[in-house]
Amino acid sequence: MVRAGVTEARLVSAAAELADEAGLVAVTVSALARRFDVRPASVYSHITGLDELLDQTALLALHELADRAADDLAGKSGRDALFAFANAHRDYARAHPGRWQAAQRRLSADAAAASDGGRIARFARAIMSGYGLTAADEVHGVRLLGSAINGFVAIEAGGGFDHSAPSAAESWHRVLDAVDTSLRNWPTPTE
Amino acid sequence: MVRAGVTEARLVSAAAELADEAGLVAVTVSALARRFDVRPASVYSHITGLDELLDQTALLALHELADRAADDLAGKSGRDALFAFANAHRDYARAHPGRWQAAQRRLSADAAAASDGGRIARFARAIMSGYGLTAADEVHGVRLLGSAINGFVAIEAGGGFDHSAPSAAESWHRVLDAVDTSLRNWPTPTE
DNA sequence: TTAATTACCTACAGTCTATAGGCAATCGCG
DNA sequence: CGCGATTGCCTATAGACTGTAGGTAATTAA
Repeated sequence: MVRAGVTEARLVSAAAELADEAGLVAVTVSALARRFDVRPASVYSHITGLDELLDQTALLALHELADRAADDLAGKSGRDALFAFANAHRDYARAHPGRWQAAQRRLSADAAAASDGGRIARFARAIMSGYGLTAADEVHGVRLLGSAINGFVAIEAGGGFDHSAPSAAESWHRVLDAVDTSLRNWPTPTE
Repeated sequence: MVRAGVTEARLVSAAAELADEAGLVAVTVSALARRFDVRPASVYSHITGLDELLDQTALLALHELADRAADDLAGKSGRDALFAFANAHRDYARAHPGRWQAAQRRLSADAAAASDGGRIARFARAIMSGYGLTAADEVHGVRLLGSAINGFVAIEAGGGFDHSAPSAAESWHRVLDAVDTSLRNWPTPTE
């Protein structure tokens, strides 16, 4: 009997591939078992359950995304950094839609703490420092940027821009310009 | 034998309630059958399948959301309209998380055309006209607003703001201020 | 080389979607 | 009012999924 060589790491990586190919919903224990030519029950020797495996896939995605953002941000600040950071996100989501979906999972508090989400948040914070916001306003700026990126990418992935001109790519650029504008003219709170 | 009185409309409305109570994933044919005290197979006499039922639920949500936005927008323009429109979305998502989730479903082209999504888009467009953007820029403004709203609401719903100060409510206000600022200082395209 | 561990197995229980075919309650027509 | 057509719900069944229990064979370590 030749062993299939299933490990948790290989399962997570297969889950990520499968998610990118066929969507997160296609990632099932059964599908992974088929991919490794093994019975579903055998998969449970390596993971505690599907949920935990998907959490691991989310962590993988956040790690890869943080790495790419770090690369793209190197040596940049201000508007350049803003665009690089945002593009790293959109590019990753387009190249790895299933991983991106996984990264949207609501993680437990400790899973979130152990993830690279904090690293990504620090990048965003560093970008804000180039705009001269107060420390208190930086977090709002981070949230504006995060909302714009996540919202745009989600709508684009959902085909929301498909049936109206102009192209999503063009709007993406203009949306980032708008975010840059608001950061450079950061409004004081209204009452 | 007393009849349970299952109809498609009642199923859709039960699906919406169930989604709000327990999440969209909890909406199953079996769960609905239990709620109507009927066998799962009987549900299929009224719907073609789960997918179509969830699509109907999405249409319901979009319709309700458009109605609320219309109410809240009445008589407003400019910044007031922007805030009313955005708040209508966030309030609806918070009050009806399952319906909101359903509304994020990728709809078929004709389902999308038959939905109230177009009505909502026209509201957004009307708001832009208060900012004096060119017709070509209005669509980018609509997409900025849509991205910010959807992104913020998604992150908030996913608990992304839970473990850092300040409150999501405060940032929401500041994010909308920022969007308003960028619309009032709408940047011309870079290169 | 044998004992412990690990990788995978079969078998099973319980959940879900969906279809086929049947009986009975109700509706509509003469 | 009565009878046929329709419709509402049924049982039975198939196939996919998650997850558990308990067993056997392959590998590793003493």
